[in-house]
Amino acid sequence: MKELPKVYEPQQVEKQIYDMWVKGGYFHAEPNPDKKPFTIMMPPPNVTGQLHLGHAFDETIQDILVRYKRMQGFEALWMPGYDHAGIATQIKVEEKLREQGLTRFDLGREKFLDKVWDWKNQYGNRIIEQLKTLGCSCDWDRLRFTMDDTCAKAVREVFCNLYEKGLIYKGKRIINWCPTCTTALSDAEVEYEEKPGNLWHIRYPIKDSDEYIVVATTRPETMLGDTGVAVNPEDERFKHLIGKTAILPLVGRELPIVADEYVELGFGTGAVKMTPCHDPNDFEVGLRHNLAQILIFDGSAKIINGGKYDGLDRYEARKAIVADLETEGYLVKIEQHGHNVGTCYRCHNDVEPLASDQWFVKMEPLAKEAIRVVEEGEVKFVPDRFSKTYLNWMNNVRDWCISRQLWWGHQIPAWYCADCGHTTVSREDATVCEKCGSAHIERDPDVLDTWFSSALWPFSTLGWPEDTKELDYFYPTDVLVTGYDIIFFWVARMIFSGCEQMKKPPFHTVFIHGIIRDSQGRKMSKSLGNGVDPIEVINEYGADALRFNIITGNSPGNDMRYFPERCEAMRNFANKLWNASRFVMMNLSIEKNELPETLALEDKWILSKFNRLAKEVCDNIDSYELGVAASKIYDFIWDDFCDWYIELTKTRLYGEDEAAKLGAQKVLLYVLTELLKILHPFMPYITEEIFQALPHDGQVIMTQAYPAFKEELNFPVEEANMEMVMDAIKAIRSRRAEMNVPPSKKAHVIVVTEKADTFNAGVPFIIKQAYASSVEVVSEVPENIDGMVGVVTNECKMYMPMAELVDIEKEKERINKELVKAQKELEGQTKKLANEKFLAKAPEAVLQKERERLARAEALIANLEESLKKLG
RNA sequence: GGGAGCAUAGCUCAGCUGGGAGAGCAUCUGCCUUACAAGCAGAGGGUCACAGGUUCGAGCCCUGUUGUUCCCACCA
Repeated sequence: MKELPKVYEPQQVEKQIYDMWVKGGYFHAEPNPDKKPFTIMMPPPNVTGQLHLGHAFDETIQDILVRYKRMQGFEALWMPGYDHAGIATQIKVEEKLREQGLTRFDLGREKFLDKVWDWKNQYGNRIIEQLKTLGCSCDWDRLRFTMDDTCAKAVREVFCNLYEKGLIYKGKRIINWCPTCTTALSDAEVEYEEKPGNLWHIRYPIKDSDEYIVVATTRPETMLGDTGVAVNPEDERFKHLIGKTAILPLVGRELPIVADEYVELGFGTGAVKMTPCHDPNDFEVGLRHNLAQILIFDGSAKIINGGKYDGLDRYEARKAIVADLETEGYLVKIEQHGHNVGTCYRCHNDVEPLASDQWFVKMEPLAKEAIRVVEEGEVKFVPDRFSKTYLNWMNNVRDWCISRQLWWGHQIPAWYCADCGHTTVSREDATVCEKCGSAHIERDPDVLDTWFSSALWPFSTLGWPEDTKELDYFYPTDVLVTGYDIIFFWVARMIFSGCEQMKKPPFHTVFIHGIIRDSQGRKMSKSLGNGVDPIEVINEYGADALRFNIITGNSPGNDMRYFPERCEAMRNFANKLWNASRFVMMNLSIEKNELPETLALEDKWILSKFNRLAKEVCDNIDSYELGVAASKIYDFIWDDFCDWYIELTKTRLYGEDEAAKLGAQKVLLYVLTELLKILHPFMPYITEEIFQALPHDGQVIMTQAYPAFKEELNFPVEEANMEMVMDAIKAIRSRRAEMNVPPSKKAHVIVVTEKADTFNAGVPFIIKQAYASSVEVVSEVPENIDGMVGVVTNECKMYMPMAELVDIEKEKERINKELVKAQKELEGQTKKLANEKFLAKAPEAVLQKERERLARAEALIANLEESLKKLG
């Protein structure tokens, strides 16, 4: 047994403990027919990312679940990995190039990709190392990357598979274009922000007439792409104009005036300019009425096909066009009008809707099964309300734009034939056109949406499309843990991908958590500079304290605020456990962890209480109430074990009875060890460190059996008896504190009770914990108790000769106050028990309780009145 | 426009299927009691947002109101 320092210093132990675990191979999982599998796929963090508190939260939850299941005897696999994060990573490398005055085009695709791989190799390990400091028990032997060969093969297989089924197609649609990242985005990648704006009313003259029609727009610059004007067919104001032609101001283009239901009566001017290439609705209307398509933005949102405005960026163009409209008298009025603007979720610049040729996944057939598995409970969301979020999205999902105009990512396996125009989609790199055999083919330069590869994560990491033993054993996985912010990006896509490719959903439970905000409730962000670096927190307080901080005090699915002070409290808790362990070790003369043959009252009390704790904690974890489980363990260790049980054992440990001394040691060691085990998933480091210092079986705590309810350690009677004595002790302490009696001033205590046996067994505790000089247990109130201080609990009355310390007036006041309270209680109980409906309908157990309360109140009142009488 | 969350002690939050309002921090009082002052013992502090309803009984269930946060859709 090694000597433990007085204060727990996590910095000294965490690294060594982690290395020991890794060296021992305890994180590794293998298909094992003798065990049931339990699998969690880690949401792969961005390869160039750094650990933030959100990760810490997410990973801590997963680590708790995995460690718990591992201790329960499951073959527990926590599959780690990282994501190539197409846009994010490419932007970073491009930024670096820009510092050298270069763009990716200067290097060319191949050299640029070399640079990105260099970057990945340089920074990819950083977040992995950070995950390790947090204590994550991932199977690092299986570390995967969304761009590695296995994943690439899976991506290729799925793409071809869906293409062959007609579920992937290429087509011209309005997509979201980020002019800064110069790529298409999916709908999910657009974040809408409410921004102030205007509604410009513009007069469009009618050809060969003095009339004009006024349109309203929030984007006047898009008029350069107008190819029509639409009105509602029922709108009396414009019926006579349908079929006529309007003239586009500044440009002079002729615009057919068409009737379409899409135009809402009563909004704006009732007439809408149609810009088919830059608005999804206009695009649809344009198709219905054969309107021309004129693209007016290039990839950087600079004007093209716009005559004299060519080359201006979209904001400059707006100013110029509004000014010109004004000058030429076309501007009728400007109205203030706030509206939602779509922004890129990566760079937060405004996205530009524009018509473009892109690859899409046809969602409707895939969504059908993905909806069914959730509706029928094959996949459950925790908390359940998120299944509504999911279903709502899935029911309205539109086709998924999966092509990105980037270089970093999985390049689309499609080759275009220059001779016959055929598209060859192939699992192997194509060299000739599959239709005409021409070698004049060129590969699509675009790559796939990063989330396309993440969607396959639950099976691609296990070796799919190969038929591996891992896939067979670990798929489907069990629980997916993630924040509500990526349900659409990732969870939804994993579910339909798993259903489609594997014919089984990828997991049975999706455990959704909230996000961690700063102490003022704001989102943590780089721009606010309010982020908290978990590594710094770990360095200061230890990983265990950080883990405990973020796992307690929040409920599933809800956001939480981060307070550094709470880390301090949790560090104090770790230190408390540390010192309790030191105490146990200092008093230990045994080398084997076993319970003694005879158990004392207090032993049975703590064992019985622990037994219930074990049951409750397992129940809580099984229902994903990790915070509740953690705080129950916290309370038990601090209150029951440290503040009570350890104190209670001191009478035996410091006594003369060798057998009793040994008994106390054994129970202390046993309970402490069980507490370490039950706490281990939450605070892995300190529990392992202490476990190693204690006499123990097995190599490490992390593979010990998790505590469970044991019938033979269930002692409800002794538990209740012990608590009677504890109540008595608490009552005396409270009275003494009120009278400001220092612990050094001991007093004789007379206990009047019908439970003499119980209280006799408790005498040593009353002496030590309630500062008694001696204790006398009797069944009748003695004659000469005048001038003594009385204390009442549910099971006994106690008297102490300390009347000289009492301020009579203050005491009267106190008793009167208590009397009022008791009488109120009595009144309430009497009324309750006189209620016939209550008597008829409430369950017997409740009635019993209420009757006891009534009796107690009566007894208390009698006592208080008696005391009051004595005071005169 | 649709949907969801939240509203409980000074602060931040728990409170699981309805049965005597809890924790951490903060405050106050007393203790260096041989594991721990990062500690021990005690105390104060709440109309559980508001208004109705269901029930013998509501912080919890139902309806509505207010405030607040978020998600989705989107009207040019």
